[in-house]
Amino acid sequence: MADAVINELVNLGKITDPQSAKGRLMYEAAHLFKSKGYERTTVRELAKAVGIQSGSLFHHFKSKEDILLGVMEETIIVNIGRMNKALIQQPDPKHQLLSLIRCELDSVHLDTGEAMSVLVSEWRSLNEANQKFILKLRDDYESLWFSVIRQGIKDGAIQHDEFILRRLLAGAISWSSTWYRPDGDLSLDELAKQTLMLAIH
Amino acid sequence: MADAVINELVNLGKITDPQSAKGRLMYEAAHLFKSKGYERTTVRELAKAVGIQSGSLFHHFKSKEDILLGVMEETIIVNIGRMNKALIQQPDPKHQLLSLIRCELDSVHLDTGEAMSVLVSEWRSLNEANQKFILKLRDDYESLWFSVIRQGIKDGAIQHDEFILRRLLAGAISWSSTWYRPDGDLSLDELAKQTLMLAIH
DNA sequence: CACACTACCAAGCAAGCGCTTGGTTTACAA
DNA sequence: TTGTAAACCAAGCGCTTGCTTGGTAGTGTG
Repeated sequence: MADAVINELVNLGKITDPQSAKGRLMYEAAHLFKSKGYERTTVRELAKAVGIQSGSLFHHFKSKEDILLGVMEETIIVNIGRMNKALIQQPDPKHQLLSLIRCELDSVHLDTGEAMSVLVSEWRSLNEANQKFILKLRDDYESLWFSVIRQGIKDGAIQHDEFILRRLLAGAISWSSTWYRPDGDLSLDELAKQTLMLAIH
Repeated sequence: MADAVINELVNLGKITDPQSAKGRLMYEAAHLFKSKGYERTTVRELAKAVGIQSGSLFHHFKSKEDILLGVMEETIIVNIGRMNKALIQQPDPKHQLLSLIRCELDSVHLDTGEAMSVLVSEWRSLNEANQKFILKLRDDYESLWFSVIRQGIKDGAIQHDEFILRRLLAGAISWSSTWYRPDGDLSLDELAKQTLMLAIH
């Protein structure tokens, strides 16, 4: 099985089956939105990538923005699931932080996780109501980070303000989508380690 | 005088006078590109912000992309000038790094520097030739960072790999455009200090 | 005064955009 | 076998986009 977390969430009905037509559409959308941006991706292009007519997209989604919204929503849900799983397996705060960093790096660089950098960069393309909706989901996501960082501060391992540190780390990690090459010399493990060094020396 | 570096560069003919019609146009463009993105900004909107007809824009620039290119080019030139000035005034590597961080933060958040976050986020909207042109300018900019970071490593104040550290810092700083509010409780000085703490404890 | 030049306007073109419509195919259950 | 719903196609509508065109007002120069 490719990904236990995804399978579980599909079975719970929380996300779309990646094997389904709609799921594959969202996968292609995430890929295109990441590589050339939401605005520059046309519905005709996306339809061609999926192998259908452009009009047929609107059988699955009521608008182009709705596709973006779906991609973002499911990405966050998957990532919350992955992070929760990683935290349970690792009790030490320092290693927990490393796990979160690694999870977020994965979500930016691996498989369907291309959607994560879409989430991060295509924010403004959503209307106000949709921004609020995604923001609510993001709060759940961020609270996982804060709980770990707070513990690090309590232990004396972290000297930063918790909010500022999280935001600086979020920037450092998401920005890696612009320069990191998975086929290069630098492994994601090594990058995660160096990123952890920003917070804990 | 508003900014000695800008005045000097204008006199050297390296950048457009911000007071001129073309200069004001670029200022408005930077503002709009930052707040709503390059693709979502229309020439009609930009023209309205400047107070002229949309067609008149093309008297000053041969295309919309040319406006973006101009904004990016001049932003880098101004920033190189500012960073050079700051480095000369400050011999200690640790304080030099703080100065560079502060310069980049300024360029992301202050005055015409809104263009910096455009530079960072609207990258993909340039065609290949223009991307190469801007990349060349960025190399000059980045080499200033590397010279300071290398000195920090030599002194033992920095443990990171120089390239990775610079990229992590670049992400942390540029990302601040998405969350930092100049009118909030956190000062840019304090943010610069906390950002420096990522590299040097 | 004539000339040239810059800065702009008013109008609109061609292309591309998101999206709609009406109809057809396919899958499966009753 | 018939009914129903999902998945998709073919065509194109209405609108917005970046940009062009032909002309004009204002300013300085010889």
